[in-house]
Amino acid sequence: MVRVRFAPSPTGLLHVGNVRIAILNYLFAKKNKGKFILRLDDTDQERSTKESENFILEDLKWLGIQWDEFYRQSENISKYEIAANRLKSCGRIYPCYETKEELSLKRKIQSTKMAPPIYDRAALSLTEQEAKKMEAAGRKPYWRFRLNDTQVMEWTDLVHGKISIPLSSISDPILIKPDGSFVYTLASVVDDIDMRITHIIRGDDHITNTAVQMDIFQAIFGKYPAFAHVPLLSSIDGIDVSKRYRSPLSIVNMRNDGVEPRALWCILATHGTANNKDPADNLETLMKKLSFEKMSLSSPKFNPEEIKLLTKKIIAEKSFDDVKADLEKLKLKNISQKFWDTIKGNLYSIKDVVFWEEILFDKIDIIKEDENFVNQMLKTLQNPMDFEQWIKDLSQISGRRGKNLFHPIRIVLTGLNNGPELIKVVGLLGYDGVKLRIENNLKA
RNA sequence: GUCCCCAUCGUCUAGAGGUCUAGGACAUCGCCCUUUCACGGCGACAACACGAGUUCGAAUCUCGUUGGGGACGCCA
Repeated sequence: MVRVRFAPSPTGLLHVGNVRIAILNYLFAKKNKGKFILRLDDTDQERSTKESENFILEDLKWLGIQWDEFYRQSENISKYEIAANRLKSCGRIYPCYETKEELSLKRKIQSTKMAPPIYDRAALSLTEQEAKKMEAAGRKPYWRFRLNDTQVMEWTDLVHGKISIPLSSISDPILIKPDGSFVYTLASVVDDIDMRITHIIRGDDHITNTAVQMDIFQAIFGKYPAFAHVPLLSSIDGIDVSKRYRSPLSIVNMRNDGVEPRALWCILATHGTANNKDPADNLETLMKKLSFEKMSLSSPKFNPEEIKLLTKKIIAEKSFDDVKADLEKLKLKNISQKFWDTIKGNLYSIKDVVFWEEILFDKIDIIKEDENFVNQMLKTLQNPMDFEQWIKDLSQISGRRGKNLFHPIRIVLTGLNNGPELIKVVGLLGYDGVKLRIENNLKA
């Protein structure tokens, strides 16, 4: 049974990068008829916030990602204690006393010496007396995992294929902080074992972590799950894809901007693959298309404009019934089937409805048109009006055809260069509306 | 600096030694359709980072260079 987890830390907002990983995990679980587990990695009590947690849950619900199981790391601390004790008893973790300043100094020296920036394990050779002295001086120990530094960690990554990293090139990771709290590196492994995770699907930025965590997996469990490291989205035009706060690419932002969740699914599930981004794709087709093996290995540049474009296409396909509920939320007065059918092809976001409601029912920016022509518009106007007839008459009297004929009408009636089909616009404005706008244009 | 990963049109990519005058999709531009916006149809533009090697033959294999991304936290 496939079991995967999405494990965000509630220290900021979800963004396209995060959510892409969530979607990939979800799709993989569904494809294999497995379980999708949501786990909030909130071991860092100082940074984790309830507010951020709420945003994450709402974002996932908005996307339609349903989790089969839910956990918080802050509720699993007793399990980490058991694991830590086991590691202590077999000597795989050891106490250290260096301060952050001392460590950063060591790193600086190593850097100038061109030596690898690795903890020198000085604490390992501390005598019991020296350790006691430290503690007497008020220093509290924190604990490092002793990596098996003779080993070269090797695994067959679902995306990359063979990856190998010598553990000798990595620092012994700190697992327990001086206050006794546990660091993600340990907590995550313990939970993944406890939750019987079969596949860890995460970003490329975790590759080094994986080497470390595999060693920890081995130490406490004897085996480890399969890994898929997905190349990170890279930015285009200097927009930081993974900025945690106030990112223009945060999901909260997109929700508020009226982005279609399905646009996000189509793009994020297929970006970095040979699959085309098709607005018609649903969960089923995306599931079928998913293949880690076929995923490209270089980090794809991500262009947020694509979201807008796909959103537009998806909205244009929607029926009035599909959007009724969304439209009601916007609290507009003039919502009707006719109105929707008129404007639906011109929306980049469902919120653009507000704009078109104003244009079609309220007021426009008047752009002065050729007075002679506008007078002809008024003269040929009949009540009750017949659009086709009106255009015919107007064409005859003015000698205009095609764009020359329609564009000025569009300008007079909407104040815009483009928009919905004019026959529909006129249908909504009615005789009085059309007449009023023509007169206003003459007055201006 | 140390370690890891990567390199084909503007963007996402196909391509596993000859079928590549390098294919598709999005974007852009043009034409057609519609006496208008859009949709749709057709078409155009546009790429193998560089240098050596291996080979009869290299986008494809090897090495190097350059360039990009990531990791190196008492974050996750």
